[in-house]
Amino acid sequence: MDVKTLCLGVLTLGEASGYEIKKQFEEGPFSYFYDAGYGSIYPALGKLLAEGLVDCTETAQERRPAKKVYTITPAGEAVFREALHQRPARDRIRSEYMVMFFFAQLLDEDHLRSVFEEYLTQFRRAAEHVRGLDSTGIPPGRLFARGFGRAFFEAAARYMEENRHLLFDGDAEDEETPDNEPMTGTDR
Amino acid sequence: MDVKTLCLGVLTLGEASGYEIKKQFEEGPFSYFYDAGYGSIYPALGKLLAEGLVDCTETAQERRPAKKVYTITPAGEAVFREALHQRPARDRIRSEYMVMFFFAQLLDEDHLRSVFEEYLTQFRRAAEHVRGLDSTGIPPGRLFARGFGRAFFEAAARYMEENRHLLFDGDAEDEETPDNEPMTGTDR
DNA sequence: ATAACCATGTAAATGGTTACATGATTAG
DNA sequence: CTAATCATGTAACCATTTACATGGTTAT
Repeated sequence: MDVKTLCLGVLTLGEASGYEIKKQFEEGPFSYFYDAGYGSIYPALGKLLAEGLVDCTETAQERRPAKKVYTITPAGEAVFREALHQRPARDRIRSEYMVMFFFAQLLDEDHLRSVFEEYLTQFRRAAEHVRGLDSTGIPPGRLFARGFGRAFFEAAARYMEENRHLLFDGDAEDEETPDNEPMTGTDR
Repeated sequence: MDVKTLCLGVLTLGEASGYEIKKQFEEGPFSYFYDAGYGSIYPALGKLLAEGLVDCTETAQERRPAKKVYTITPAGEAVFREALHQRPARDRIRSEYMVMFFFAQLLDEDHLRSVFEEYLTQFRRAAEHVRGLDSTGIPPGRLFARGFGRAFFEAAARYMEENRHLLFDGDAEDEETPDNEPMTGTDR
């Protein structure tokens, strides 16, 4: 699924500018499972416009570039619906953080430690962010996706907290369960 | 982090052919956080060889293409170590499955159901696979990464089992907790 | 017999990132 | 006064995917 199709999806939720679409990918509801930058969004919108799958209303603004608000057309909706009915490709994950943990033995302890803390903080913040969201009036599919994100962020943060001893022998946290198997957080 | 660097990483674990490296990405320890196909692995190995970062021993085999076994050189190890000390890029996730759940309302129930079952089965199988692995003699970094994978697969499967009612109103599973907020599996 | 697995590789096409280019406004 | 945010876009570059090309072996 390319950025073009994803933009179409974002636009089914309501009109938006390229700038606003980017925000939905980086902070909004899509941030849990997709991302895209300006360099792919703007050209995608251009192509969608040329194909008649979106409309564009240019709002002139003083001392700013004209704001271009895009709306999906019925043709665009049909194309998006069709795309949704393809068989999904398998998930693609690329985590350089995990590569670093995997090869922990080759890293300076300082570097490992800062990478670890940064990653854990990311998950904590993301979990907290989702927890703070209001669920009223959100369609169930979106709630499901959001909850999945939350479950992942919480499981990740919890796993990291409980298994940091695998990477840092020094800090023997106050552990109730001094196992030698990594814990999963679900089987206690 | 490109496939070239990742191949170097795989080779720090021991010699391997392109074919074997691919398997490590799709079934082996790297499958939780990276993937790569032949089309990127073979050219990557070619470049690494040209740069002197790996050596290659060609073993002629009867009625088969010669098997090329690659070994990392000291220069290759140094390059990989340096790459590990860069700041990691943020995780990149692309899940078409989640896109489909997010837009569940636009899908045929049949399609949604088959996509859902397929995804859940993937997580169950992956979790079971990790559970079956032997941990003896595995360096802690790898155990940490493996455990993270397991925690994720289990949290994902659990979340899907407990929140399927959000996508399929009909099947009200035997729920002990008839909440209206999606559950995360950690807060009961 | 059929599918899956072993085994390597190339070329074209796709798609996305990064850097460049520009510049006002607002909040700290 | 500095950083962040608003706001759009292009072009060169890079990496990866997909399709093609080949063919024997092993398990069902």
